[in-house]
Amino acid sequence: MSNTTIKILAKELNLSVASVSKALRDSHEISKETKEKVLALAQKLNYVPNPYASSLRKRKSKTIAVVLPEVADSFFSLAINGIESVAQDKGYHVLIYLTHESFAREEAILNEFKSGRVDGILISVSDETNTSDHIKQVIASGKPVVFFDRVCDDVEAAKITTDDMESSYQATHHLVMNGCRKIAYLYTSKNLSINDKRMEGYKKALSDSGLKINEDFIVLCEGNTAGNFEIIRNLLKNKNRPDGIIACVEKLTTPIYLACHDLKLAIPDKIKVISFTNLQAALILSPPLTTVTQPAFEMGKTAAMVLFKALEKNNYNLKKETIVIPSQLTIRSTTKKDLGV
Amino acid sequence: MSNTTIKILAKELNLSVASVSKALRDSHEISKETKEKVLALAQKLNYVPNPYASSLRKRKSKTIAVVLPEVADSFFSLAINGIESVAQDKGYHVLIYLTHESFAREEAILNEFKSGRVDGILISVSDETNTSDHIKQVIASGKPVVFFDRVCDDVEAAKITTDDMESSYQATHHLVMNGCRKIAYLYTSKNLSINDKRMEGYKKALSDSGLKINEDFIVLCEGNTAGNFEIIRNLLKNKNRPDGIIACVEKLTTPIYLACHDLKLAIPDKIKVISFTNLQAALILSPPLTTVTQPAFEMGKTAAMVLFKALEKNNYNLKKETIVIPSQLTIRSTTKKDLGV
DNA sequence: CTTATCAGCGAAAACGGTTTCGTAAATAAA
DNA sequence: TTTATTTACGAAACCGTTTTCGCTGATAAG
Repeated sequence: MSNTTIKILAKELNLSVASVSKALRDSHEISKETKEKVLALAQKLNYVPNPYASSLRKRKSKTIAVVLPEVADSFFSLAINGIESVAQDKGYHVLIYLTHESFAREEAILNEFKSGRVDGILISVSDETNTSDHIKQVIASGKPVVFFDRVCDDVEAAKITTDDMESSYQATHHLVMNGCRKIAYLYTSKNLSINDKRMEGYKKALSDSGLKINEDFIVLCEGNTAGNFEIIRNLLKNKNRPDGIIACVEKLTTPIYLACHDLKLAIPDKIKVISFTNLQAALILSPPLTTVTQPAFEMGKTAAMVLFKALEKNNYNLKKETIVIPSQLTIRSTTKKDLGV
Repeated sequence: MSNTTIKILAKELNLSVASVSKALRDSHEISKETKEKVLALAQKLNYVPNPYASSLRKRKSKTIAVVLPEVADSFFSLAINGIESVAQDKGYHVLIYLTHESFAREEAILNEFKSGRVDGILISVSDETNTSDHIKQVIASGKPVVFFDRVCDDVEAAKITTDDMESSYQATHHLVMNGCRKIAYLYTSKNLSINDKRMEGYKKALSDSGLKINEDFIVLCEGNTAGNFEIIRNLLKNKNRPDGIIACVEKLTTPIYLACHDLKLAIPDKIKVISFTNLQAALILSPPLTTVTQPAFEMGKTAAMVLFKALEKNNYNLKKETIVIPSQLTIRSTTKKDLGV
């Protein structure tokens, strides 16, 4: 119950609150002896400064916000670890907000940030987000914003992404090199720029290989595994089915495996699979999954570091910084070349 | 940049700050017309109240803390979703802190909570935690604390757990029923009560089945997958190797599969495996993994709900509440009974 | 010896809300 | 008409800290 305040310390020591405050902040205006006395009593009474009083006065909250679609995905789990590690290092606190892929929520959350609650924002936008006024407003209110992974192209702010286009190109190319001619591309959102880029890489790789793009093989999936299972199953039970699949979202992996198993389509003999995922379990799947893994932890970490650069210096024009951290294609059994074609 | 304050609204409307404040909070002391005027201007100037000023005066932060070991695990990812969903519902903000399994960090983090930064705490303790003074002090300072999953037995507070003992008993029993006689138990921490309970269930199931407990089969693993691979490999390459494994932590799954594969030990023919995990990918592993899945989302959600019950009423003695949400044993191929023994 | 400098501290004004209490006018009760 | 009550608002204290500025006494410089 004992909420020790500076006032209490001051009274106890026959000092003014001003002096106590300065002593605690190790000001040169205070003599060594008084500082020691103050520190000792603070220790003894277990004094913990009220952060909100301090924030109010200093107009700094020592807090950042992380707004994410969800933490279901292993990408965001790892990203949070990266972010938190540097925040804790810098003595900052991190507020977490989930949009659940809803633009309305994202808007409401961002609107709050115009107050002084946070000093800066790390955001990966929802897949419903196709306008960005809410973000621009926050930036206009003076808060630095750093995008990571899912960005808004039309907002001028720091952006930490991975090489979505290139890695998708490589993945597609890898399938082509291993014999695929009819490659399907599975995705879950029309809005995300990240998706545009991956699809662009996919299409470009096909074109560069002289393969034509079949729009029937570009299929939009949805939220739940059961529904996706049906969608994928329908795609694969077709006579003219694809001989390769690229899943650009982690959660599509399970329904793909299930659908192939259900249809008795052997991976990789009948169909080859690549998934964008950070699941460690990829290498113990049956068969082990060829993956494009994003540098999730690194992305979170550098996003946070860029944000802190903006927070620590008053040099706000650092904000146009754009960092691309490459993803990695890890080749395993699901894309193994057929020996006897 | 425009940080609209109540003072600005007041001046603009020729009202006192008191009246504006009351109007915004829809006080009965203010006439309908003035309220409308105030609301309109607030809207127009995009007024967002400063939360810290409000927190300072009201001595409420509308913020809770969630302190976790890590979010690497899918359990905690799901739990965060559960927590955040109810917090957002109640209009609360959630600060997230990771201890990285370090007691020192946990202590430092908890110590901060004696200030008014948060109104309540949700915690799953680090595996180094074997004293609980830091938690008791926070409770003594008047903040409600709710444990979830990993609890401190000697602290009087609300606790949301799963039936670790029973589910472990069932898992072990399931292995016994399917023919295992030499069952190994793999764990990663000596301290956690959650682990004691799981081990207790394991031992009890063995005893009840008339099997003797072999201490060599109770093996302590560590943090990284590579090291665990070696440990498990050593266990399994033994002449007198186990014919069943229970992994009480998700991250042990991968090294188990790898070690078995490396030693060409067929699962489930040569060795059967059960893992405590929430990985959705369990059903597409090779072979599909029998799991004990914890109700992660539910646990997070009810932990938050219990906390809010304490926050909303002044009835603090609700705090001795203990809720156990059962885990689920999902039987898949890794424990399939041998047909021809 | 006089004046500038400096070390060490305190008074008080912020920061932006909330809340208590008082008060004037309007209305209702007597 | 007088008194009581209600309505609608304002003044000011307050939450706990930070920060500016001023003050005193001591020391250094001239």
